[in-house]
Amino acid sequence: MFTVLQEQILKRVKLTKEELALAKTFFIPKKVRKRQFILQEGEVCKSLAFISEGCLRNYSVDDKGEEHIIRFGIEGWWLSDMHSFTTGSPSMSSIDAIEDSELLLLEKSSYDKLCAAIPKIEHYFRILLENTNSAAMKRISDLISVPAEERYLNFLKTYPEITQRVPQSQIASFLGITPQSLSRIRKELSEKK
Amino acid sequence: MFTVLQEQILKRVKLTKEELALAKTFFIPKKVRKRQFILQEGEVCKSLAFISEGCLRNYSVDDKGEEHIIRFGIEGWWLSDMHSFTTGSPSMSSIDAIEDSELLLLEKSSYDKLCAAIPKIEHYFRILLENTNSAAMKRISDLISVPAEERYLNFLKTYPEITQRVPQSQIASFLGITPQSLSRIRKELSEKK
DNA sequence: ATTTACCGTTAACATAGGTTAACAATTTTT
DNA sequence: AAAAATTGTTAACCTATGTTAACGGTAAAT
Repeated sequence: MFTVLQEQILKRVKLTKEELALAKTFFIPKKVRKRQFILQEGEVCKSLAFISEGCLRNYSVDDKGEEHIIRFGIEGWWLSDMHSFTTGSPSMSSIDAIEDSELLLLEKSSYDKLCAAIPKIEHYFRILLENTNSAAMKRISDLISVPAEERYLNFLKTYPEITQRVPQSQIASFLGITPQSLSRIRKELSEKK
Repeated sequence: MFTVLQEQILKRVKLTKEELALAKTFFIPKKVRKRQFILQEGEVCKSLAFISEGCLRNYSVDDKGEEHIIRFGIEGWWLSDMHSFTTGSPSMSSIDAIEDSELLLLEKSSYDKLCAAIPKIEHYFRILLENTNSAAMKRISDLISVPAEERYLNFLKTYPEITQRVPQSQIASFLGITPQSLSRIRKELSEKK
């Protein structure tokens, strides 16, 4: 249950057995079924979700009822509505499971206590946030400067595994286009080969 | 020179006078003129830049030579190419000054040492990165789900000060549209009043 | 003072992607 | 096993934004 989490943490910081044992006590395991919510829009996001197994999505719903995928998450990744989580304000987005999943939840107070109790964990999260930040800036850069076809190709290259596990319509949404447009792009790409 | 930095840090963590004095020694002051580079594409980003005074921009240049503004930065903000900074790889973007500016540069080795030397500084950066992350996710959400006109209105509301200090063409680029499109949007908005 | 560069707007035309609707295959539910 | 839902594709038509070019006002440089 903690194998993946332990691997991820030890990738970035060296913890003693005692620190690892202590860290694990801050997490709450949770299994969710496909389509089950972890967070619903309007609720306060109380936990960071670490994904031991499965696949989640973070999305918003616009005025017309359209869903817009902000992030996917697979094994080894963390997902939350960071704004709601850090400020305690109602969340503007939702999180649910694309597959049956096993999560380790870290509530805000536990998160803060864990970082205070083990400085290397604070370090781990700083490094993690730096990386998440880099990826976000790269995504923003792509969204403002490259056409949908190229964004799709970048997605295939960067996240081949997610491509296999997630419906095309969800990928289209993540890319900021409609499923029909993605279909059109895929057709054009296959004709170019 | 350190006033703004000190304010920003003390907003998030309580440091003793000794810790503050020590922290300051890690920074390198630098003045830059309008249009002067802080980082050029292809170089390794060696420092985080804290903006004491002035305005910077982080941008990429596409195959056609078009500039795409990824981020602006004004007083109290940090700017870098985070991917290059953390990995030591050549940067995919550039940073230069939109106005004459005064910066405090924190080199990677100093950054790591400072965080190690003063745990509250590591805490400060974790919190800062959480906030930067939230803003990035909000921006991504907007880019994939709302039309340019609404993105512009959100920009005006969120960054009124930047609006006053930066040319319309730069704002258009930040929004992922052309200057002509922004002009068209502005005209339509003024006709709606 | 004059010239050059920058900034912002505007219009005509083009295009990437959106919308709508229909269809077929596959998967899920009953 | 059958029905319902999901997934993905396709086509005709529409729209938000891109492209190109021109123009005028202001600021900066000479």
